[in-house]
Amino acid sequence: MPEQPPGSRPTLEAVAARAGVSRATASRVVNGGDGVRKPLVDKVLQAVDELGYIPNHAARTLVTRRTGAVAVVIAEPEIRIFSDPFFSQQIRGISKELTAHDTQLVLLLVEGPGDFDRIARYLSGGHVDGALAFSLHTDDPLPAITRRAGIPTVYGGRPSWTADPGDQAVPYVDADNRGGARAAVRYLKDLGRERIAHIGGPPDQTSAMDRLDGYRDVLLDVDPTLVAEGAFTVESGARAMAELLERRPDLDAVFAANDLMASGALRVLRERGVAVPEQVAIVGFDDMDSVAETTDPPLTTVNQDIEGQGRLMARLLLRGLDRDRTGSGPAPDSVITPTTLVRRASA
Amino acid sequence: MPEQPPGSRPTLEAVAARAGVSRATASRVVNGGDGVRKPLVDKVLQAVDELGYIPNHAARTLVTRRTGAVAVVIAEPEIRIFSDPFFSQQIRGISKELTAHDTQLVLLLVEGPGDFDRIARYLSGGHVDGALAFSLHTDDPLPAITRRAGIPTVYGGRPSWTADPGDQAVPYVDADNRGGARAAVRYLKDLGRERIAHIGGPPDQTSAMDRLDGYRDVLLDVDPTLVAEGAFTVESGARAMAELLERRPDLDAVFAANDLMASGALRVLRERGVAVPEQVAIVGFDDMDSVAETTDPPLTTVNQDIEGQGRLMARLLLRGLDRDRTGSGPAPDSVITPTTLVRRASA
DNA sequence: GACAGTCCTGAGAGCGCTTCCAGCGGGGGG
DNA sequence: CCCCCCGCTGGAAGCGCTCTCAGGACTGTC
Repeated sequence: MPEQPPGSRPTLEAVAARAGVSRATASRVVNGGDGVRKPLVDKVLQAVDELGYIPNHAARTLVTRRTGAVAVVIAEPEIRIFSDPFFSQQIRGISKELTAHDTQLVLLLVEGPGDFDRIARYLSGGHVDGALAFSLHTDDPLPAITRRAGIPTVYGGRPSWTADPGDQAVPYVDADNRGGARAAVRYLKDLGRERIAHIGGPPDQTSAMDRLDGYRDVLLDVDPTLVAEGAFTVESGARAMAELLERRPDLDAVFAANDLMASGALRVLRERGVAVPEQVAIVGFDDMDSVAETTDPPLTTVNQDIEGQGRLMARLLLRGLDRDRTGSGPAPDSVITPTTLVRRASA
Repeated sequence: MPEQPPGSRPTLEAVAARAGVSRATASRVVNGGDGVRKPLVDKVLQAVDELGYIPNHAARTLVTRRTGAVAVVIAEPEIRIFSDPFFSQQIRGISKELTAHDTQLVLLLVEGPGDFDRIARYLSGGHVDGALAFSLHTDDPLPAITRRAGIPTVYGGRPSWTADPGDQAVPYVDADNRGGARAAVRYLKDLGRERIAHIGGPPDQTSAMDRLDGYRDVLLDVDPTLVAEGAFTVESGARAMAELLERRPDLDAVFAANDLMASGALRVLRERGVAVPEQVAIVGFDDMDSVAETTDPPLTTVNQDIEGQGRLMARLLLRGLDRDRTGSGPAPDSVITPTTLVRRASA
C-alpha cells in the first residue's frame, strides 16, 4: 500500500483515469463489478491497487444514505457496568458479527438520565443505520427515540413492556431465564433440599422477574419469607443473604438470580460459619467466568452463551436492515437462547 | 421534535427557505452564527426548531474532511479482556471525554492477528479523525498502521519501544506503575516482612516490567527464587503462588503485579492453610473494585484512576486533533498518572 | 455630500461518490 | 440485408453541506 500524504487520497476519478474508463464504470467495479466486462474490471482493479484507492466513506454515505455503522447503546447508569463482564462479552459477540458484515460499531454510553437528548440527536442524525440496546427498564425512553428516529433496533434482554399485549413488538434476544431458573431450582430440589430461598434481582428488570418466575414454577406455592430482593451486585447479595438467614435460619439452599449476588451470599455464609454446600447449597446464574470459577467453593450456576447472544443481536439487526433495503425477506423475530446448568462445588 | 417520515429529513436548504435567508447564512448560524446579525440568527434558529433540522453528517464530513469520530482500538487477543473491568473503565472515561466534545467513539476490536489488515483499511478509510489504542506489545503492527494512515493516535500504557532512544515518540497515558510498585513493596517492608516475593506479569507488557522494576527499586538485590512470572490472570497467579511456595516456603509476603493474580495467590494460600496476612501478607495492583473488595480477606492494593486515564487519553487526542486543525498549540505530551496504596486486610 | 472602509449576505463552486439515462456496438431474427 | 433488442459504457445530475468571493448596505470621515 503506497504511503499517502495526508489529505490527498486518490479519488475514483483518479482510478478511472488510470484505468482508462469513466468514473461510472470504476464505481461499478469497486462495488462488485456487476455488468462490467472482464478486461475492464481487471484494469480498474489494477488501478485501485496501484493507487491504493480507498473509497471515501462520507461521499458514499451521502448518496446511498447508508452509513455502514450501527450504534450500540448502553444505558446502564449503574456502576455495575464497570464490574460486569456481561457487557464486554456481548459486545465481543456483536463486534464479531458486525465485522463479518463490514459494519462499524459506534459505542454510545448513556451518561445519566439527562443524556438521552444527546442520544436522540445522534440517532436522528443519520450517523448509523441501526441500533442495538440493552437493559431496558419500564420507562426507558430509548424505544420511543429509536422509533421516532426511524432507526431499526434490536434489544438485548426482553423489554419489560413485551408482556403486554400491545402492538409495540420489538425484536429482542434473551436467554431462557425462566427455563434456566427452573433447571437450577429443580436441581436443588432433586438434591433433597426442602427450604430453597431465592435472592432476586431488581424487579424492574425482566431477567430478574423471569428468573423469579422460574423459581416459582418449580416451588409452586412459595413462602414469601424465603425470597429476598437484591440488585445484581455483590453487596446486595450479601445483604439479602443476611436478611434471609435472619428470617429463615433453617434454609438449606439458595438460588441467586446472578453470580455476583451468589458470591456476596457465599461470603456471608462463610463469615457465619455455614458450610457450603453441606448446610446450604447455592446456585447462581450467568456463569461469569471471572466470578463463578473463582469463588470458594466454585459456583454451581446457570450458563448462558453471552457472546452468542451478542452475535445474534447483530445478526438480527443486519437482517432487518437488509430487509429494509431490499424490501423483502422475513421480518426479524425475537430469539430466546438456551441455558444449561453447570455443576461445580457450591451445590 | 416533529416526527420524520423516514428518509426525508429537512435539509439546510429547507431551513434557509423557511427563514428567508440563503443556505450560506443558514449554514453559518448552524455552525455558531459568527458574523450573522441577531434577527437573522433568531429566524434561522426558529426554522431549525420548527423543522427539526439535524445536519447531515456525511455531507458535512465530505467537505470539512473531519468525521467527528475517534476509533478505540483494542488489540488484546487474550480472553482476559472478557473478565477484566480495566477496559470497561477506561472506555467509560474515554466516552465521557469524547461526548463532552461531540465526538463519536467507534469501537474496533481486533479479532486475532490476521485482523490487522481490516483495521488498517478502516483507519485509512477516513472514517475517523484519530485513534486510541491499548496494550501494545513489542511487535505490535498498530503504530506503523496509524502512522502510515496519518491518523493521530494516543496510547494507553507505555509502548514497549519507548524505552529506546529512537525518535518514535508517541503520546501515551500510563499509571505510575513503578512508583506504585515501590510504594507497595516499601509498605510490606515497613511491616517488617523480610522475604517479599513477587508475582510478575507477562514480560512483554511494560506495565508488568515497570512494576517489577519498582519491586527491585526497594529490594535492591533481589533473590531470583522470590520472583515468579504470571500472565495477569487468576489462574496464572495461583500457579505462580504454588511455585513460589515450593521454592521458598519461608516467604512472608507477596507483591502481585495485579489484583487478579493476587486473588489467585490468595486462593492457593487459603487452600494450603496459610494465614493471610498473619503468615503471608499480600498486596495487589490495580484496585479493581470487583476483585479487590471481594476477596477474602479484602485485598490491600495499589489504586490507579483508570477512568481518569481514559479521560486523559481522549483529551490528549482531541487536543492533538485541534492542533492539526488550527496549526498551533502545544504538542501533546505523554502523561503519567499517580497511584496510591489502598490498605485493606490482606497486608 | 462624496468616498473609503466595514460588516453582512447570497450566489455558486465543489467535496467524492452513485445512479439514471442515453447512446453505442453487436448478435439474432425476420 | 435490415432492424430490433440487449448488454455495456460514459455523461451528467445531484446527494447536503461548507466556504470563497463578490457585491450591497451602511457607517464614519473629510
